[in-house]
Amino acid sequence: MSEDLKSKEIQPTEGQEKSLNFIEEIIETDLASGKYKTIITRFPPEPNGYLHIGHASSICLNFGLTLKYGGYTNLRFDDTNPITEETEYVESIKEDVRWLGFEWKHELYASDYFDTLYEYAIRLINKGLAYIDDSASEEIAEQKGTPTSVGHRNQFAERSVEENLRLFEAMKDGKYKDGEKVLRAKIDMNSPNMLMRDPIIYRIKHAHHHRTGDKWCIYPMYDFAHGQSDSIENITHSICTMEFVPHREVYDWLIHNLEIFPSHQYEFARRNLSHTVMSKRRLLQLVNEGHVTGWDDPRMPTISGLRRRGYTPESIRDFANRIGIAKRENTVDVGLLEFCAREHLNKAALRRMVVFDPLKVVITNYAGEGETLRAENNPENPNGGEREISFSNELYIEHEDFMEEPPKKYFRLAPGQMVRLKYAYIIKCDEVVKDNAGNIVQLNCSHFPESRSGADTSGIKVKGTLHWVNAKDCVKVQVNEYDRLFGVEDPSGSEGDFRNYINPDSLQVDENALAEPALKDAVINDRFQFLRKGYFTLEKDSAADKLIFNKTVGLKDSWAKESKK
RNA sequence: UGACCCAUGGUGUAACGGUAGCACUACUGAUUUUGGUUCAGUCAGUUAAGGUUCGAAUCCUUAUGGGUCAACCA
Repeated sequence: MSEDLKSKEIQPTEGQEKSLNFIEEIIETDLASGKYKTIITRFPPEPNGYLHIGHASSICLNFGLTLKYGGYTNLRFDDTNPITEETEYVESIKEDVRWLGFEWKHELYASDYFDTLYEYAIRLINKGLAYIDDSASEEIAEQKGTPTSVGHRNQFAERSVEENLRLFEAMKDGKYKDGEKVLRAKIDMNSPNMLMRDPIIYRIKHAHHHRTGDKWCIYPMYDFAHGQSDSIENITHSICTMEFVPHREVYDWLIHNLEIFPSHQYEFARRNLSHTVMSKRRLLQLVNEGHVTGWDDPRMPTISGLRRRGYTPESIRDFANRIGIAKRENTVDVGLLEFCAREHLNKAALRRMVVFDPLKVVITNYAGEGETLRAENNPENPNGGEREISFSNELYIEHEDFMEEPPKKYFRLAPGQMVRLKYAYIIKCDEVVKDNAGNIVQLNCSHFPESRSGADTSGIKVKGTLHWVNAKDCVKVQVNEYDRLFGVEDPSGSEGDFRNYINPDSLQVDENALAEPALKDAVINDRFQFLRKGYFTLEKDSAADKLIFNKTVGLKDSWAKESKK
């Protein structure tokens, strides 16, 4: 990563007092009361998919809290289901967290605690608080009742401690087939909370686990693993999303009856982003059905996708801070994410000139062989330095920067109209050259020698400044312009299938763009602002003889709005 | 016809019984060798009805709206 990008954290609220979110308030209360001396949080992904922008929010929250209040954050993989979890995901998750700029204290796995968890289960059985149930899955579901009617226990709940102990051990020893028996906590079949109706806490799965291999054929359920893992790690504030609110009762019950360290669970509403989908199922569908090229397709809301798209960790952290956390349903406009990208990139990105749809310009009164001009790398950064660019009598400008019959307020080139070429001269369009089909193929212009940038004595004032490249040394590059993947705000909540709302123009490839030669030196993670176009980064599949750039986000374009009026 | 969670401008988030604020968006204008940036400004909000109180976005009740819960998923 270049030096420019290692800028300090963006402080949107610098100089003001930022009010606390509800979790920070809880933490400050706990710290003030002496309940805890130090704060420990955890980020607990299940390694069965790639992380997305919603996870980024959670990561920033959990790590941000311990950075702010002291303490540390663990990375704990919630790997209690061997069927769906893979090492590949573990690696991508670690890469994403690191890329976002956070360091975990311990890399842990729920599977690290399988022995302890097994002991905990025995502890529960000994207290008469857990039993082996031989019922089939459907029977158990049926006996649980419904949200509006209570459940009832079956005869297996009456088994003795000794029998339960013996059966549980047999379960562990692989004496039974998948689904033949389960271990259930004995809580309350009349509870209005379905999760309290004797939840299953251990099930049989003769499956290979990505870490413990074939050591176990019984695996704890989420409810019997998560809270205990928190407790084992002395997590003080266990933060999760709102759908786990009903689980808190189980979480607390288990901690209380196991008599272990009392971690506490706090819930916030997951952040939804407009114009995209976030569920693992839908994301997977997009990948599998080829609507995108992979999990890291630049149009995906995954962290790897955003990274490939050119988003910086700083911009994503800034985004997470700005949207904050709360308990209510929300849909954050993707426009805010884009704003955060521009905000950082404006300060960090090197300015370069690239013409996407070239139109040849010949400077008819330019006599010399050519000359070298100075161009600043970033007007927002005084230390950004300059580069040299070459000028000659043959240039290319953007086709859309010329109109034969311009509307009012069109500040660009038109017959008889003058514009400045950025870092160079003011030119005037004298003649339009067309081919037989009537297409404009060339502009003959004259320049004003005394109007050179930095030494302008011409006194001419122009309204427009254009980017351009020198025909003599420009390089052909490919540009991938990405737009929102979905045309509607909430594809999942809209009528019919979410795939109906896929934006057919979410990717526009331009293989014939012309770039100034400095771009030949671009490397991965470089960020550029292509003047008047937007922010771009080098695509990972780019090669020396075929440079490819991905558009991160466009510049604000008030002319686009104006011209639509 | 249950339980639980939630409700502040278009969006996100503050105000902790005492002036409804901030950011994004949108719109004006100024500056500008990027129609970018920057700067100044404008529009715009407490779901509803009762109650408590000198005073309610905040506390209470009810209604309404939204979300979650009946996986051997997490």
